[in-house]
Amino acid sequence: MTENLAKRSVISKPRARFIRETADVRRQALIEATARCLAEKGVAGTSVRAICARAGVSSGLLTHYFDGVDALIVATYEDVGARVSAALEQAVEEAGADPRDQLRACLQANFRAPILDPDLLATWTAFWSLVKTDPRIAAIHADVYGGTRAQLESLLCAIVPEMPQDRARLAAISLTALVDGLWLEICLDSTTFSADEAQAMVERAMMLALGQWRDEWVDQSDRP
Amino acid sequence: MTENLAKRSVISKPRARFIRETADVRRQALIEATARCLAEKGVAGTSVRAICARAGVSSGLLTHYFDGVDALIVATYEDVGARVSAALEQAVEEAGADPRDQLRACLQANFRAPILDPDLLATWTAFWSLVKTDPRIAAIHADVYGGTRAQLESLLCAIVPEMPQDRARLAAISLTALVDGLWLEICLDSTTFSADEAQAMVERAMMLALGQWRDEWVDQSDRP
DNA sequence: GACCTGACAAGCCCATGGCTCTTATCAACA
DNA sequence: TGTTGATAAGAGCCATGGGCTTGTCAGGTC
Repeated sequence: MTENLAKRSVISKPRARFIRETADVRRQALIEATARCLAEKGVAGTSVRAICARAGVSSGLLTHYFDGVDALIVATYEDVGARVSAALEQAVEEAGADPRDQLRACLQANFRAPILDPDLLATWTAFWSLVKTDPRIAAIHADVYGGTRAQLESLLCAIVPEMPQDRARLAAISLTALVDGLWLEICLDSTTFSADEAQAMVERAMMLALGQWRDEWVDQSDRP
Repeated sequence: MTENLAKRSVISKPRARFIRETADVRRQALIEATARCLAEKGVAGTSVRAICARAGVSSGLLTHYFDGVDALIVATYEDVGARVSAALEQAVEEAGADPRDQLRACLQANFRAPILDPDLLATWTAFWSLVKTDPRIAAIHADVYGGTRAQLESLLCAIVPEMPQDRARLAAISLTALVDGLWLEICLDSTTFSADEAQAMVERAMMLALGQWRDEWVDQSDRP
Protein backbone atom coordinates (compact mmCIF):
# COMPACT_ATOMS: atom_id res chain seq x y z
CA MET A 1 0.00 0.00 0.00
CA THR A 2 2.34 2.65 1.29
CA GLU A 3 5.08 1.22 -0.83
CA ASN A 4 2.81 1.39 -3.83
CA LEU A 5 2.04 4.99 -3.04
CA ALA A 6 5.70 5.80 -2.60
CA LYS A 7 6.47 4.11 -5.86
CA ARG A 8 3.98 6.20 -7.68
CA SER A 9 4.74 9.53 -6.14
CA VAL A 10 8.51 9.30 -5.91
CA ILE A 11 10.13 6.54 -7.92
CA SER A 12 8.06 6.33 -11.06
CA LYS A 13 8.84 8.94 -13.64
CA PRO A 14 6.06 11.24 -14.75
CA ARG A 15 3.94 9.95 -17.55
CA ALA A 16 5.02 11.18 -20.96
CA ARG A 17 3.05 13.89 -22.66
CA PHE A 18 1.25 12.87 -25.79
CA ILE A 19 -1.03 14.33 -28.39
CA ARG A 20 -4.19 12.77 -29.63
CA GLU A 21 -4.15 11.71 -33.22
CA THR A 22 -6.87 10.40 -35.46
CA ALA A 23 -7.08 6.69 -35.97
CA ASP A 24 -5.87 6.96 -39.55
CA VAL A 25 -2.74 8.82 -38.57
CA ARG A 26 -1.87 6.29 -35.89
CA ARG A 27 -2.60 3.34 -38.11
CA GLN A 28 -0.44 4.73 -40.89
CA ALA A 29 2.37 5.52 -38.47
CA LEU A 30 2.30 1.97 -37.17
CA ILE A 31 2.24 0.55 -40.68
CA GLU A 32 5.22 2.62 -41.74
CA ALA A 33 7.09 1.70 -38.59
CA THR A 34 6.41 -1.96 -39.30
CA ALA A 35 7.73 -1.65 -42.83
CA ARG A 36 10.89 0.01 -41.56
CA CYS A 37 11.36 -2.63 -38.90
CA LEU A 38 10.93 -5.44 -41.38
CA ALA A 39 13.40 -3.79 -43.72
CA GLU A 40 16.03 -3.05 -41.13
CA LYS A 41 15.87 -5.97 -38.76
CA GLY A 42 13.95 -8.68 -40.55
CA VAL A 43 11.03 -10.65 -39.25
CA ALA A 44 12.86 -11.69 -36.11
CA GLY A 45 13.50 -8.09 -35.11
CA THR A 46 9.97 -6.92 -35.78
CA SER A 47 8.44 -7.05 -32.35
CA VAL A 48 5.64 -5.07 -30.79
CA ARG A 49 8.09 -3.05 -28.79
CA ALA A 50 10.36 -2.38 -31.77
CA ILE A 51 7.48 -1.26 -33.96
CA CYS A 52 5.98 0.99 -31.33
CA ALA A 53 9.34 2.48 -30.44
CA ARG A 54 9.82 3.43 -34.08
CA ALA A 55 6.33 4.82 -34.31
CA GLY A 56 6.99 6.85 -31.19
CA VAL A 57 4.08 5.40 -29.27
CA SER A 58 3.76 3.04 -26.38
CA SER A 59 3.43 -0.65 -26.95
CA GLY A 60 -0.16 -0.71 -25.85
CA LEU A 61 -1.26 1.19 -28.92
CA LEU A 62 -0.58 -1.66 -31.28
CA THR A 63 -3.22 -3.91 -29.84
CA HIS A 64 -5.44 -0.89 -29.46
CA TYR A 65 -5.49 -0.25 -33.19
CA PHE A 66 -4.76 -3.67 -34.63
CA ASP A 67 -5.77 -7.17 -33.77
CA GLY A 68 -2.26 -8.15 -32.75
CA VAL A 69 1.05 -7.92 -34.50
CA ASP A 70 0.11 -10.42 -37.21
CA ALA A 71 -2.79 -8.28 -38.32
CA LEU A 72 -0.50 -5.28 -38.44
CA ILE A 73 1.89 -7.15 -40.69
CA VAL A 74 -0.97 -8.08 -42.99
CA ALA A 75 -2.04 -4.44 -43.11
CA THR A 76 1.55 -3.47 -43.87
CA TYR A 77 1.65 -5.94 -46.73
CA GLU A 78 -1.53 -4.46 -48.16
CA ASP A 79 -0.12 -0.98 -47.86
CA VAL A 80 3.28 -1.74 -49.39
CA GLY A 81 1.68 -3.78 -52.15
CA ALA A 82 -0.66 -0.95 -52.97
CA ARG A 83 2.21 1.49 -53.02
CA VAL A 84 4.18 -0.63 -55.46
CA SER A 85 1.16 -1.04 -57.68
CA ALA A 86 0.60 2.68 -57.57
CA ALA A 87 4.20 3.36 -58.57
CA LEU A 88 3.84 1.06 -61.57
CA GLU A 89 0.50 2.59 -62.45
CA GLN A 90 1.97 6.05 -62.33
CA ALA A 91 4.83 4.99 -64.57
CA VAL A 92 2.33 3.70 -67.09
CA GLU A 93 0.32 6.90 -67.01
CA GLU A 94 3.38 9.04 -67.52
CA ALA A 95 4.41 6.98 -70.53
CA GLY A 96 1.90 8.47 -72.92
CA ALA A 97 -0.65 6.80 -75.13
CA ASP A 98 1.46 4.24 -76.99
CA PRO A 99 0.90 0.84 -75.36
CA ARG A 100 4.45 -0.15 -76.23
CA ASP A 101 5.77 2.77 -74.24
CA GLN A 102 3.37 1.90 -71.47
CA LEU A 103 4.60 -1.68 -71.32
CA ARG A 104 8.20 -0.53 -71.33
CA ALA A 105 7.52 1.96 -68.56
CA CYS A 106 5.73 -0.63 -66.49
CA LEU A 107 8.65 -3.02 -66.73
CA GLN A 108 11.48 -0.53 -66.35
CA ALA A 109 9.95 1.16 -63.34
CA ASN A 110 10.84 -1.90 -61.33
CA PHE A 111 14.46 -0.88 -61.53
CA ARG A 112 14.10 2.69 -60.35
CA ALA A 113 13.11 4.20 -57.05
CA PRO A 114 10.95 3.63 -55.16
CA ILE A 115 10.68 -0.03 -56.19
CA LEU A 116 14.39 -0.71 -56.58
CA ASP A 117 15.17 -0.62 -52.88
CA PRO A 118 16.94 -3.29 -50.82
CA ASP A 119 14.80 -2.30 -47.87
CA LEU A 120 11.74 -3.14 -49.89
CA LEU A 121 13.17 -6.56 -50.61
CA ALA A 122 13.64 -7.19 -46.92
CA THR A 123 10.01 -6.31 -46.41
CA TRP A 124 9.00 -8.51 -49.27
CA THR A 125 10.92 -11.58 -48.16
CA ALA A 126 9.23 -11.24 -44.81
CA PHE A 127 5.92 -11.43 -46.62
CA TRP A 128 6.98 -14.36 -48.77
CA SER A 129 7.92 -16.27 -45.70
CA LEU A 130 4.38 -15.79 -44.45
CA VAL A 131 2.54 -16.81 -47.64
CA LYS A 132 2.56 -20.47 -46.68
CA THR A 133 1.54 -19.82 -43.11
CA ASP A 134 -1.08 -17.13 -43.38
CA PRO A 135 -3.91 -17.46 -45.92
CA ARG A 136 -4.59 -13.73 -45.74
CA ILE A 137 -1.05 -13.03 -46.90
CA ALA A 138 -1.50 -15.61 -49.64
CA ALA A 139 -4.68 -13.90 -50.79
CA ILE A 140 -2.99 -10.52 -50.97
CA HIS A 141 -0.11 -12.01 -52.89
CA ALA A 142 -2.41 -13.64 -55.41
CA ASP A 143 -4.21 -10.34 -55.80
CA VAL A 144 -1.09 -8.23 -56.36
CA TYR A 145 0.61 -10.74 -58.62
CA GLY A 146 -2.51 -11.44 -60.65
CA GLY A 147 -3.13 -7.74 -61.08
CA THR A 148 0.26 -6.90 -62.54
CA ARG A 149 0.22 -10.00 -64.72
CA ALA A 150 -3.19 -9.12 -66.12
CA GLN A 151 -1.99 -5.62 -66.85
CA LEU A 152 1.03 -6.90 -68.74
CA GLU A 153 -1.19 -9.29 -70.64
CA SER A 154 -3.58 -6.59 -71.75
CA LEU A 155 -0.72 -4.35 -72.82
CA LEU A 156 0.77 -7.17 -74.85
CA CYS A 157 -2.55 -7.75 -76.57
CA ALA A 158 -2.89 -4.04 -77.23
CA ILE A 159 0.52 -3.90 -78.86
CA VAL A 160 0.16 -7.05 -80.94
CA PRO A 161 -3.55 -7.72 -81.40
CA GLU A 162 -2.95 -10.88 -83.38
CA MET A 163 -1.06 -12.50 -80.54
CA PRO A 164 -2.83 -15.65 -79.34
CA GLN A 165 -4.29 -15.48 -75.88
CA ASP A 166 -2.22 -18.29 -74.51
CA ARG A 167 1.00 -16.81 -75.78
CA ALA A 168 0.16 -13.47 -74.27
CA ARG A 169 -0.47 -15.17 -70.97
CA LEU A 170 2.84 -17.01 -71.01
CA ALA A 171 4.68 -13.92 -72.20
CA ALA A 172 3.25 -11.92 -69.33
CA ILE A 173 4.26 -14.62 -66.88
CA SER A 174 7.75 -14.77 -68.34
CA LEU A 175 8.26 -11.04 -68.23
CA THR A 176 7.01 -10.87 -64.69
CA ALA A 177 9.31 -13.69 -63.67
CA LEU A 178 12.28 -12.08 -65.35
CA VAL A 179 11.60 -8.77 -63.66
CA ASP A 180 11.08 -10.43 -60.30
CA GLY A 181 14.23 -12.50 -60.61
CA LEU A 182 16.37 -9.54 -61.62
CA TRP A 183 14.84 -7.37 -58.95
CA LEU A 184 15.42 -10.03 -56.32
CA GLU A 185 19.03 -10.55 -57.23
CA ILE A 186 19.94 -6.90 -57.58
CA CYS A 187 18.41 -6.17 -54.21
CA LEU A 188 20.22 -9.09 -52.63
CA ASP A 189 23.58 -8.25 -54.15
CA SER A 190 23.92 -5.06 -56.12
CA THR A 191 27.45 -5.90 -57.27
CA THR A 192 26.40 -8.60 -59.73
CA PHE A 193 24.90 -6.26 -62.30
CA SER A 194 23.64 -2.71 -62.51
CA ALA A 195 20.15 -1.33 -62.73
CA ASP A 196 20.92 -0.10 -66.23
CA GLU A 197 21.88 -3.61 -67.28
CA ALA A 198 18.70 -4.95 -65.73
CA GLN A 199 16.68 -2.45 -67.71
CA ALA A 200 18.54 -3.42 -70.87
CA MET A 201 17.84 -7.10 -70.28
CA VAL A 202 14.16 -6.42 -69.67
CA GLU A 203 13.99 -4.24 -72.77
CA ARG A 204 15.47 -7.02 -74.85
CA ALA A 205 13.12 -9.60 -73.39
CA MET A 206 10.19 -7.32 -74.06
CA MET A 207 11.11 -6.91 -77.69
CA LEU A 208 11.65 -10.63 -78.06
CA ALA A 209 8.28 -11.32 -76.51
CA LEU A 210 6.71 -8.93 -78.97
CA GLY A 211 8.57 -10.57 -81.83
CA GLN A 212 10.21 -7.27 -82.63
CA TRP A 213 13.86 -7.66 -81.94
CA ARG A 214 16.44 -5.56 -83.69
CA ASP A 215 19.75 -6.97 -82.79
CA GLU A 216 23.17 -6.68 -84.26
CA TRP A 217 24.25 -10.02 -82.93
CA VAL A 218 22.25 -13.07 -83.77
CA ASP A 219 23.18 -16.43 -85.12
CA GLN A 220 21.46 -16.44 -88.48
CA SER A 221 22.33 -20.00 -89.37
CA ASP A 222 19.53 -21.75 -87.58
CA ARG A 223 16.69 -19.41 -88.31
CA PRO A 224 13.77 -20.72 -90.33
CA MET B 1 17.72 -30.57 0.87
CA THR B 2 15.45 -33.47 1.51
CA GLU B 3 13.06 -32.09 -1.01
CA ASN B 4 15.85 -31.91 -3.51
CA LEU B 5 16.73 -35.51 -2.80
CA ALA B 6 13.11 -36.56 -3.03
CA LYS B 7 12.80 -34.72 -6.30
CA ARG B 8 15.68 -36.57 -7.76
CA SER B 9 14.95 -39.99 -6.45
CA VAL B 10 11.18 -40.06 -6.68
CA ILE B 11 9.60 -37.30 -8.73
CA SER B 12 12.02 -36.86 -11.60
CA LYS B 13 11.60 -39.40 -14.32
CA PRO B 14 14.61 -41.45 -15.31
CA ARG B 15 16.79 -39.91 -17.93
CA ALA B 16 16.08 -41.13 -21.42
CA ARG B 17 18.25 -43.75 -22.98
CA PHE B 18 20.37 -42.66 -25.89
CA ILE B 19 22.97 -43.97 -28.25
CA ARG B 20 26.22 -42.30 -29.07
CA GLU B 21 26.55 -41.07 -32.58
CA THR B 22 29.46 -39.61 -34.43
CA ALA B 23 29.68 -35.87 -34.70
CA ASP B 24 28.89 -35.98 -38.41
CA VAL B 25 25.69 -37.89 -37.88
CA ARG B 26 24.50 -35.52 -35.19
CA ARG B 27 25.41 -32.45 -37.16
CA GLN B 28 23.61 -33.73 -40.24
CA ALA B 29 20.55 -34.63 -38.21
CA LEU B 30 20.44 -31.15 -36.74
CA ILE B 31 20.89 -29.57 -40.15
CA GLU B 32 18.07 -31.59 -41.64
CA ALA B 33 15.84 -30.83 -38.70
CA THR B 34 16.58 -27.14 -39.16
CA ALA B 35 15.68 -27.28 -42.84
CA ARG B 36 12.40 -28.99 -42.03
CA CYS B 37 11.61 -26.48 -39.33
CA LEU B 38 12.32 -23.56 -41.63
CA ALA B 39 10.16 -25.11 -44.32
CA GLU B 40 7.23 -25.95 -42.11
CA LYS B 41 7.11 -23.13 -39.62
CA GLY B 42 9.24 -20.35 -41.02
CA VAL B 43 11.96 -18.45 -39.26
CA ALA B 44 9.74 -17.57 -36.35
CA GLY B 45 9.00 -21.21 -35.61
CA THR B 46 12.59 -22.35 -35.89
CA SER B 47 13.71 -22.39 -32.27
CA VAL B 48 16.30 -24.43 -30.48
CA ARG B 49 13.65 -26.56 -28.88
CA ALA B 50 11.76 -27.10 -32.13
CA ILE B 51 14.90 -28.09 -34.00
CA CYS B 52 16.09 -30.46 -31.32
CA ALA B 53 12.67 -32.03 -30.92
CA ARG B 54 12.64 -32.77 -34.63
CA ALA B 55 16.13 -34.14 -34.54
CA GLY B 56 15.14 -36.34 -31.62
CA VAL B 57 17.78 -34.96 -29.29
CA SER B 58 17.75 -32.76 -26.27
CA SER B 59 18.15 -29.04 -26.58
CA GLY B 60 21.59 -29.10 -25.04
CA LEU B 61 23.04 -30.81 -28.08
CA LEU B 62 22.62 -27.84 -30.34
CA THR B 63 25.08 -25.68 -28.52
CA HIS B 64 27.25 -28.72 -28.05
CA TYR B 65 27.71 -29.20 -31.77
CA PHE B 66 27.13 -25.69 -33.11
CA ASP B 67 28.03 -22.26 -31.97
CA GLY B 68 24.43 -21.30 -31.33
CA VAL B 69 21.35 -21.43 -33.45
CA ASP B 70 22.57 -18.78 -35.90
CA ALA B 71 25.58 -20.87 -36.79
CA LEU B 72 23.32 -23.86 -37.31
CA ILE B 73 21.18 -21.87 -39.73
CA VAL B 74 24.29 -20.85 -41.63
CA ALA B 75 25.38 -24.48 -41.81
CA THR B 76 21.92 -25.42 -43.03
CA TYR B 77 22.12 -22.82 -45.77
CA GLU B 78 25.46 -24.23 -46.87
CA ASP B 79 24.04 -27.73 -46.89
CA VAL B 80 20.85 -26.90 -48.77
CA GLY B 81 22.75 -24.75 -51.25
CA ALA B 82 25.20 -27.55 -51.89
CA ARG B 83 22.35 -29.99 -52.37
CA VAL B 84 20.68 -27.77 -54.96
CA SER B 85 23.96 -27.27 -56.76
CA ALA B 86 24.52 -31.02 -56.71
CA ALA B 87 21.09 -31.67 -58.20
CA LEU B 88 21.80 -29.25 -61.03
CA GLU B 89 25.23 -30.74 -61.53
CA GLN B 90 23.77 -34.22 -61.73
CA ALA B 91 21.22 -33.08 -64.28
CA VAL B 92 24.03 -31.69 -66.41
CA GLU B 93 26.01 -34.89 -66.17
CA GLU B 94 23.05 -37.01 -67.17
CA ALA B 95 22.42 -34.83 -70.20
CA GLY B 96 25.23 -36.22 -72.28
CA ALA B 97 28.02 -34.46 -74.07
CA ASP B 98 26.18 -31.83 -76.09
CA PRO B 99 26.49 -28.50 -74.27
CA ARG B 100 23.09 -27.47 -75.56
CA ASP B 101 21.52 -30.47 -73.86
CA GLN B 102 23.54 -29.72 -70.78
CA LEU B 103 22.29 -26.14 -70.65
CA ARG B 104 18.73 -27.29 -71.17
CA ALA B 105 19.05 -29.89 -68.45
CA CYS B 106 20.55 -27.39 -66.05
CA LEU B 107 17.66 -24.99 -66.58
CA GLN B 108 14.83 -27.50 -66.67
CA ALA B 109 15.97 -29.30 -63.55
CA ASN B 110 14.82 -26.32 -61.56
CA PHE B 111 11.24 -27.34 -62.27
CA ARG B 112 11.47 -30.94 -61.19
CA ALA B 113 12.03 -32.58 -57.86
CA PRO B 114 13.94 -32.08 -55.67
CA ILE B 115 14.32 -28.39 -56.52
CA LEU B 116 10.69 -27.70 -57.35
CA ASP B 117 9.45 -27.91 -53.79
CA PRO B 118 7.42 -25.34 -51.87
CA ASP B 119 9.18 -26.43 -48.70
CA LEU B 120 12.47 -25.51 -50.29
CA LEU B 121 11.11 -22.07 -51.05
CA ALA B 122 10.19 -21.60 -47.42
CA THR B 123 13.73 -22.49 -46.49
CA TRP B 124 15.09 -20.17 -49.13
CA THR B 125 13.02 -17.16 -48.15
CA ALA B 126 14.27 -17.65 -44.62
CA PHE B 127 17.78 -17.37 -45.96
CA TRP B 128 16.99 -14.36 -48.12
CA SER B 129 15.64 -12.59 -45.11
CA LEU B 130 19.01 -13.09 -43.45
CA VAL B 131 21.22 -11.93 -46.33
CA LYS B 132 21.10 -8.32 -45.25
CA THR B 133 21.65 -9.10 -41.59
CA ASP B 134 24.29 -11.79 -41.64
CA PRO B 135 27.41 -11.35 -43.79
CA ARG B 136 28.09 -15.08 -43.66
CA ILE B 137 24.73 -15.73 -45.28
CA ALA B 138 25.50 -13.05 -47.84
CA ALA B 139 28.81 -14.73 -48.66
CA ILE B 140 27.17 -18.11 -49.17
CA HIS B 141 24.53 -16.54 -51.39
CA ALA B 142 27.14 -14.82 -53.53
CA ASP B 143 28.98 -18.11 -53.80
CA VAL B 144 25.97 -20.20 -54.84
CA TYR B 145 24.56 -17.61 -57.20
CA GLY B 146 27.92 -16.83 -58.76
CA GLY B 147 28.59 -20.50 -59.27
CA THR B 148 25.44 -21.30 -61.18
CA ARG B 149 25.74 -18.12 -63.20
CA ALA B 150 29.31 -18.94 -64.18
CA GLN B 151 28.23 -22.41 -65.21
CA LEU B 152 25.48 -21.06 -67.43
CA GLU B 153 27.91 -18.58 -68.91
CA SER B 154 30.45 -21.23 -69.80
CA LEU B 155 27.76 -23.43 -71.33
CA LEU B 156 26.53 -20.52 -73.42
CA CYS B 157 30.04 -19.87 -74.65
CA ALA B 158 30.50 -23.56 -75.41
CA ILE B 159 27.32 -23.63 -77.49
CA VAL B 160 27.94 -20.40 -79.36
CA PRO B 161 31.67 -19.72 -79.28
CA GLU B 162 31.32 -16.48 -81.21
CA MET B 163 29.06 -14.96 -78.57
CA PRO B 164 30.65 -11.87 -77.05
CA GLN B 165 31.66 -12.18 -73.45
CA ASP B 166 29.40 -9.43 -72.22
CA ARG B 167 26.39 -10.83 -73.96
CA ALA B 168 27.04 -14.27 -72.51
CA ARG B 169 27.23 -12.70 -69.09
CA LEU B 170 23.95 -10.84 -69.49
CA ALA B 171 22.28 -13.88 -71.03
CA ALA B 172 23.34 -16.01 -68.08
CA ILE B 173 22.00 -13.40 -65.68
CA SER B 174 18.74 -13.17 -67.58
CA LEU B 175 18.23 -16.92 -67.70
CA THR B 176 19.01 -17.23 -64.03
CA ALA B 177 16.59 -14.45 -63.20
CA LEU B 178 13.86 -15.99 -65.32
CA VAL B 179 14.33 -19.36 -63.69
CA ASP B 180 14.40 -17.85 -60.23
CA GLY B 181 11.32 -15.75 -60.86
CA LEU B 182 9.34 -18.66 -62.27
CA TRP B 183 10.50 -20.93 -59.50
CA LEU B 184 9.59 -18.38 -56.88
CA GLU B 185 6.12 -17.82 -58.23
CA ILE B 186 5.27 -21.46 -58.83
CA CYS B 187 6.36 -22.31 -55.33
CA LEU B 188 4.34 -19.44 -53.86
CA ASP B 189 1.22 -20.22 -55.85
CA SER B 190 1.13 -23.31 -57.97
CA THR B 191 -2.21 -22.42 -59.54
CA THR B 192 -0.87 -19.64 -61.75
CA PHE B 193 0.97 -21.88 -64.19
CA SER B 194 2.25 -25.43 -64.38
CA ALA B 195 5.76 -26.81 -64.19
CA ASP B 196 5.44 -27.90 -67.80
CA GLU B 197 4.63 -24.36 -68.83
CA ALA B 198 7.57 -23.09 -66.83
CA GLN B 199 9.84 -25.50 -68.64
CA ALA B 200 8.41 -24.40 -71.97
CA MET B 201 9.03 -20.75 -71.14
CA VAL B 202 12.58 -21.47 -70.09
CA GLU B 203 13.17 -23.52 -73.21
CA ARG B 204 11.97 -20.66 -75.36
CA ALA B 205 14.10 -18.14 -73.50
CA MET B 206 17.11 -20.39 -73.88
CA MET B 207 16.67 -20.64 -77.61
CA LEU B 208 16.17 -16.92 -77.89
CA ALA B 209 19.30 -16.31 -75.87
CA LEU B 210 21.20 -18.58 -78.22
CA GLY B 211 19.73 -16.80 -81.22
CA GLN B 212 18.23 -20.07 -82.37
CA TRP B 213 14.54 -19.71 -82.18
CA ARG B 214 12.23 -21.73 -84.37
CA ASP B 215 8.83 -20.40 -83.84
CA GLU B 216 5.64 -20.59 -85.75
CA TRP B 217 4.39 -17.30 -84.39
CA VAL B 218 6.50 -14.24 -84.84
CA ASP B 219 5.78 -10.83 -86.22
CA GLN B 220 8.00 -10.74 -89.25
CA SER B 221 7.28 -7.15 -90.15
CA ASP B 222 9.81 -5.47 -87.90
CA ARG B 223 12.72 -7.81 -88.32
CA PRO B 224 15.91 -6.41 -89.81
C1' DG C 1 -14.72 26.18 -16.04
C1' DA C 2 -16.07 21.46 -14.43
C1' DC C 3 -16.46 17.01 -16.24
C1' DC C 4 -16.76 13.27 -19.40
C1' DT C 5 -14.99 10.37 -22.80
C1' DG C 6 -11.70 7.60 -24.78
C1' DA C 7 -7.06 7.64 -26.72
C1' DC C 8 -2.88 6.76 -24.70
C1' DA C 9 1.31 5.42 -21.54
C1' DA C 10 3.24 2.36 -18.45
C1' DG C 11 4.04 -1.75 -16.73
C1' DC C 12 2.66 -6.45 -15.26
C1' DC C 13 2.01 -11.44 -16.40
C1' DC C 14 2.87 -15.45 -18.52
C1' DA C 15 4.94 -17.97 -22.29
C1' DT C 16 8.76 -18.82 -25.01
C1' DG C 17 13.56 -18.46 -26.55
C1' DG C 18 18.57 -19.11 -26.26
C1' DC C 19 22.00 -20.75 -23.69
C1' DT C 20 24.43 -22.89 -19.56
C1' DC C 21 25.25 -26.10 -16.15
C1' DT C 22 24.93 -30.27 -13.78
C1' DT C 23 24.26 -34.90 -13.91
C1' DA C 24 23.51 -39.32 -16.15
C1' DT C 25 24.82 -42.49 -19.63
C1' DC C 26 27.48 -44.95 -22.90
C1' DA C 27 31.35 -46.96 -25.28
C1' DA C 28 36.06 -47.84 -25.61
C1' DC C 29 40.08 -49.31 -23.55
C1' DA C 30 42.96 -51.45 -20.21
C1' DT D 1 35.14 -56.20 -15.83
C1' DG D 2 36.34 -51.71 -13.98
C1' DT D 3 37.74 -47.13 -15.37
C1' DT D 4 37.38 -43.09 -17.82
C1' DG D 5 36.20 -39.37 -20.57
C1' DA D 6 33.41 -37.78 -24.11
C1' DT D 7 28.54 -37.51 -25.27
C1' DA D 8 23.94 -36.56 -24.17
C1' DA D 9 19.70 -35.34 -21.35
C1' DG D 10 17.19 -32.15 -19.06
C1' DA D 11 16.41 -28.74 -15.69
C1' DG D 12 17.28 -23.92 -14.86
C1' DC D 13 18.44 -19.02 -15.69
C1' DC D 14 17.91 -14.79 -17.74
C1' DA D 15 16.11 -12.03 -21.46
C1' DT D 16 12.58 -10.94 -24.53
C1' DG D 17 7.95 -11.10 -26.62
C1' DG D 18 2.89 -10.55 -26.84
C1' DG D 19 -1.18 -9.42 -24.74
C1' DC D 20 -3.65 -7.15 -21.22
C1' DT D 21 -4.90 -4.14 -17.39
C1' DT D 22 -4.90 -0.01 -15.09
C1' DG D 23 -4.46 4.54 -14.46
C1' DT D 24 -3.99 9.19 -16.73
C1' DC D 25 -4.38 13.05 -19.51
C1' DA D 26 -6.00 15.64 -23.87
C1' DG D 27 -9.77 17.63 -26.02
C1' DG D 28 -14.45 18.34 -26.60
C1' DT D 29 -19.11 19.45 -24.31
C1' DC D 30 -22.44 21.65 -21.61
